[in-house]
Parts: sequence; structure tokens; C-alpha cells
Amino acid sequence: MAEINRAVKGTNDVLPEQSHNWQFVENKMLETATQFGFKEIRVPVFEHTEVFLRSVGDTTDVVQKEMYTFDDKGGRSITLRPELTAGVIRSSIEKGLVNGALPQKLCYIGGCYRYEKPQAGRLREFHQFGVECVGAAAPNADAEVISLAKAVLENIGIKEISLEINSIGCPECRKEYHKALKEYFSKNLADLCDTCKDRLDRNPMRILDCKCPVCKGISENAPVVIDYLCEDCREHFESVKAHLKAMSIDFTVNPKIVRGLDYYTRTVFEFVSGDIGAQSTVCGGGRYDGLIKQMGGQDTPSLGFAMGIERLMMVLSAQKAELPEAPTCDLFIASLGEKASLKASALCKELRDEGYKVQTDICARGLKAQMKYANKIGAKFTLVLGDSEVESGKANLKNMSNSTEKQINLSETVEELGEEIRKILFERIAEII
RNA sequence: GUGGAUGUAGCUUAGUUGGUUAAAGCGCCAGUUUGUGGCACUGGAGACCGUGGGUUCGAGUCCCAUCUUCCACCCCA
Repeated sequence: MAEINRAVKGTNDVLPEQSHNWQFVENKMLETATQFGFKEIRVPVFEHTEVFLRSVGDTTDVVQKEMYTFDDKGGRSITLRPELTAGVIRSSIEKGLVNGALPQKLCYIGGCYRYEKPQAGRLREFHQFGVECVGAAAPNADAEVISLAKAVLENIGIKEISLEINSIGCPECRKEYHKALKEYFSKNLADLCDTCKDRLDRNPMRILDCKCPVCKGISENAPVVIDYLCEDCREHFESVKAHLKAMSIDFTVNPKIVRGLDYYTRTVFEFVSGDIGAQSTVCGGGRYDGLIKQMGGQDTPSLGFAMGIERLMMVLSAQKAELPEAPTCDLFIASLGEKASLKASALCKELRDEGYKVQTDICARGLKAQMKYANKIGAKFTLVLGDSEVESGKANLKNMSNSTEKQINLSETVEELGEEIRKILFERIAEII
């Protein structure tokens, strides 16, 4: 197929038959965030490249090989956002949100761009919902953010999902831990797989995450982060767990959770689903106490999470979750002839003003074709309008579910017609119940 | 970036050891009812067989390359 008719690799179209599900999910996300006091922030799809180098970290895979970076016509280096935290924090500093009443509770929905090789649950353009809680240092903030994530997942209808948490400490205690890890793995260097040999220098914590059996065996006895936490970090983590328990949120401590973005400190967490293949992390987040200072703001401990909307949709469909039905049509007005067409237009306008979902023929088709179409779009009622009906002021309203017809008056104000539909809709509901 | 699989109408697929105008179901449009949907019957439109090379008298079928999609690694949501 010619390129002009082909989507770019790794991109996805949300088609009309699916879009109402997206609307449902996104609305639930914003509603739930609102309950917790979070307000939506909208930031640009692209930023100065430096924003991501500073925040995500210039040694991470995301920055090193996955960013869509280009020079604009003014010679600026621009990058399509690979995630939203960096831009939200940049905005919070630039627009002075961090100087306002803390904590600032922000949430967002938007597209992200990463030049990766697509596979199940991994696209080059994907969408995230996330929150940032800026300026909250206490451990109950961690628990609150986690409980918000869980509430969102529940409210959109996801059933089985597990929460895993860990603490990777502050930069101080992590230094000690890295030293201990390097020491441990150096002893088994020869047996490690090639990728893990690379990891030893770059990010030894990732070896714990390796799936190859040999490395897995070796890391079983590796030092555990929690044993290297400083007093403050340990207390913080204990309190987070206590607060989670107080909210009856089930979790498992997984010392092997290692987030791949540099800005994380202390608490990190993931919601993982067993229903969608290898890319099973549906939500990831944690604390980033050092990030705002690192980006030029005041020292402002903060935290947040992001969830991948495409992955959530996969979980919903794998779990056969109940989603709202696609919107249909209350009334289709079939019209024949010029006068009837004018009347149909006028009726449509008035009924829509009343709040009804109304459609009429715009293809100048025959009555049969119009009835067929009304059936296909799921119209609850059809009104047949010909010139004789316009003249007599009476027309038949057909109930499409049981084929009954009822003559109604085409009154000037349309009140009667609206009232009739309302009545019949009500009667139908009464019948079903 | 590495590895494996895939690619025929809008969708799901058939296509025998390479041999004339590439089939079918669903969907779409129309007719059977010159003004009434769902069912049935009839007809129609719609495919340069992913793309580009090559072998051959002849390629949807064989070979090479390339791209897409899918799956896994890596990494992340």
C-alpha cells in the first residue's frame, strides 16, 4: 500500500467503534483524580531536549536511544516527550506553581513518543494518564498516591491486578547499595549473561530484574536494597506500608523492582497484570525528591505515577470487563421530497436543542435505504416524513425494537413529539423491568 | 538494536506439483415491495495477490532484498 495510506510504524488509530471506551476510561481517570483533589494540567507535546536530559537522565535507555529529537527551524533542539513528568515539573517551576500552596496536586492525560521496536503493549506513540504530587514529603503522601492509582484501576473496571512496592533509598544509601551489589556480582562475573555484564557498571540494580535463569540464580543471594537503607529511608518506607495497610491496600514488597528513570528515590511501585503478555506493567511510579532541585527549582520533595492507557485497554479486553455501550440514536427522521426534507431539518434542530440524539437522511436515499440505515445505527425510533405528512401535520413514529407505529402530531413547537418519545422510552424501560 | 513468525477485496480466509478473465463468506450498494429496517432470494461495486528486483515461454505460488504487522529480548507505561 502506498505510504500516503499507511500509518507510521508503531502508531495506532482509535476507531469510532472503540473511541467511546477511551472516553469512558479517560473520564473515570479525571473524575477519580478530582476526588483526591488533583487538577488537570496540559503541557506541550514537545520540550527543549535539555528538559529530558536533566530529568529522565542522560544515561537511561529512554534518553540514549528512544527519543524523537530534532532541530527546529530556529536551531533549537526539540524533543517529543517520552513521558510527561519532566514537562509537568518544568511548567510547575516556570509558572511558579511550586511557589504556591503546597502540595500542588496535578494530573494529566496525553500522548508520549518513544522510538522503540513495537510489540504487544508497546507502541511508538502511546498515551499516559498520570499524577504529580508536588511538595509532599510525608509517607502518607506515598500511600495516598498509590491509593489513587488503585482507585482509578478499580473505577475503570480492572479486577485482577497486583501492587508491588519497594524502596530504592535516597542517593546516600543507594551509593552504599550499589557498591555492595558490584562487589557481589563481580565475584560471579563470568557466569552473568552478556547484557548483565554491561549492566554491572551502568546500573547494577537492573541485574536483579534479569529473566535469564543463570542470572536469576545468582541474584537470589544478592544483597537486598532494604538492608542498605539509611535510618530515615527505612522509617519512611515502614510508614508507607503502615498507611497502605490502614487503607486495606494489598501489596507485596518486591526488592527487585527497579525503575529505569534516574529521578526516582525512596518509594517505587508498579501495578502489574498477568493478562497482557510481556509488557505487563500497567502503572509505574514513585518518589522523586531530588528532581525539582535538579531542574533548577527549590528543594521540593515530590512523587507521582503514570499509567499506559493502551495497556489498560488491553487488560480490560482480556478480562472482558464491562464497558458502557456505544451511544446510539434516539430518533431517525426519514424524509422523502423537498418539503419533507426542510421539515426534517427543522425538527432535528428543535429536538437536538431539547437534548435528543437525532439524525436524518443526508444522502437523498429512498425510504427503504433510510430505514436500513436507521436500523444499522441503532435508532430507537424512526419518524417517516413525506410531503403528505407535512401537509396533514400527522406522521407515524415507529418503535424500531417492536415495530409498533403510532400516529403523532407534528406540532409547531415539537413538544408533543419530544414528549411522545419520552413517554415511549419510559414505557419500554418499564416493560423491561 | 537482536531474534522468530506474518502479509491475497473494508474484515476473515481458499487458491492443488508455477499454466488462461484470482475464489468464497461477512460487510457495503441496489433490486424483489414506484413510501417502511431486521429474515430470505437476486444482482452489483470492490484486489496491480505488501513493495522492488530475479528465475521462467509463463509467478499469488520459486529465489533475493525491503517494508508492515505480530511475538520475544532489551527497556518502559
